[in-house]
Amino acid sequence: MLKYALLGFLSYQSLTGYELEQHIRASTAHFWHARLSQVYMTLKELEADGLVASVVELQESRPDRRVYSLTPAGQAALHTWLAAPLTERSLAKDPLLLKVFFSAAAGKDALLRQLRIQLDLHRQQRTVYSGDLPGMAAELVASDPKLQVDALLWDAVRDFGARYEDLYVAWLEETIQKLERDFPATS
Amino acid sequence: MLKYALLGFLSYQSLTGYELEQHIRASTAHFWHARLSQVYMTLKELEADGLVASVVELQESRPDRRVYSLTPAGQAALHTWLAAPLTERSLAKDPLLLKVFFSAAAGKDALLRQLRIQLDLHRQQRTVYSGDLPGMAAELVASDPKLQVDALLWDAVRDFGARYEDLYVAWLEETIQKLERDFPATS
DNA sequence: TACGCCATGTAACGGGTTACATGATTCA
DNA sequence: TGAATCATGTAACCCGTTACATGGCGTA
Repeated sequence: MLKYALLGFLSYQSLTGYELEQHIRASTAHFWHARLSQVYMTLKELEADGLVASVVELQESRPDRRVYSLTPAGQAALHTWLAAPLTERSLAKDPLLLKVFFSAAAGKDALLRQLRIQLDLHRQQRTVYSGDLPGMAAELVASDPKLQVDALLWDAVRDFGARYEDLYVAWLEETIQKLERDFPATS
Repeated sequence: MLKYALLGFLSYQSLTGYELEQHIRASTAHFWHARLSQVYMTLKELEADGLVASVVELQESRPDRRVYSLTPAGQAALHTWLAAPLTERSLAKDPLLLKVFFSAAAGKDALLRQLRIQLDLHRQQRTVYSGDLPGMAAELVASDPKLQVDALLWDAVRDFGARYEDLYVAWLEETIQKLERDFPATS
């Protein structure tokens, strides 16, 4: 799956592994992420499959860069993937919810501590979406009007992320309240 | 992580691998799932680590069952895990959002087809939560009042799932409308 | 002086999926 | 007659994480 994310970014411009990881972190991280080491490995596999090609750019006073670009075969693979319909829901895995599910045995205090930490984290993440991300897309469109549709989709996906954090924050707040009221104090 | 889910279920009662998979499917599937084969493998590892123990029950006219139960060491491992606070957000991976992100090149029709399929799936999933799941928890509590707190948490987690599907459905509906309006027809 | 950024990678390991293999019973 | 349920497992593979290894430049 990461393969396609990389092909997707490379369909806009040629990039190094390092830059690809930064793009991921800046835009898709809330629904798809990867470690740098995995990005490098995956690029190597893509090149072995002929879907990308690389050129080394020598730099003085900085490490050399290996710049990857999409081959015609890569372009084709990307389009094939985009055209193939997903006929199932995406299945989520959330360690926090798993833990909460079994936390009756953990005791009231431990569970509430847990949830308050998460509340902090999700409140923080929510601000990421209200920041200048919408503006970033707008700028790109201004610089290249061909990207108008692309920006529309980037925005839609970013909006999903914002709503997801809203949901998470609201659920945590309400669950904390409910537990303060109804979870008997650990004796 | 699946390890702890299994320990968690076994802390209520002894179960076979087959039954454990059914429990997962019935209660935690929307935030943690596993294939049967993985359940069997993981149980074997847990037994090797001394966290569970198994007894074979011979059955006539049905395959024999291997029934697993929690050992004291398993109980301890579960409690240690429950007590350890999660200090990071759970990171999501959603293939649909990834695809949407890059779908400008896919064309209006292909994308809308895609989103409508997902809308069906998520509307269907939403009905799962409005079904008799809350009742199920209530019944268990009636049969054993000690499980009152447990049921409270099961309910909270189920509620998260319901809200998540609500969010997904709303986002899909609005995104489809937006695209019908603003995505120029593929020529 | 030490931390963060730029920039690349390898190796060991862990977790999870898919496919394969078996076989009786019950219900439509 | 064929599909679903009960019931167990193995083997190959794939994807991803963690830890290791290197090293110069800019800045606080």
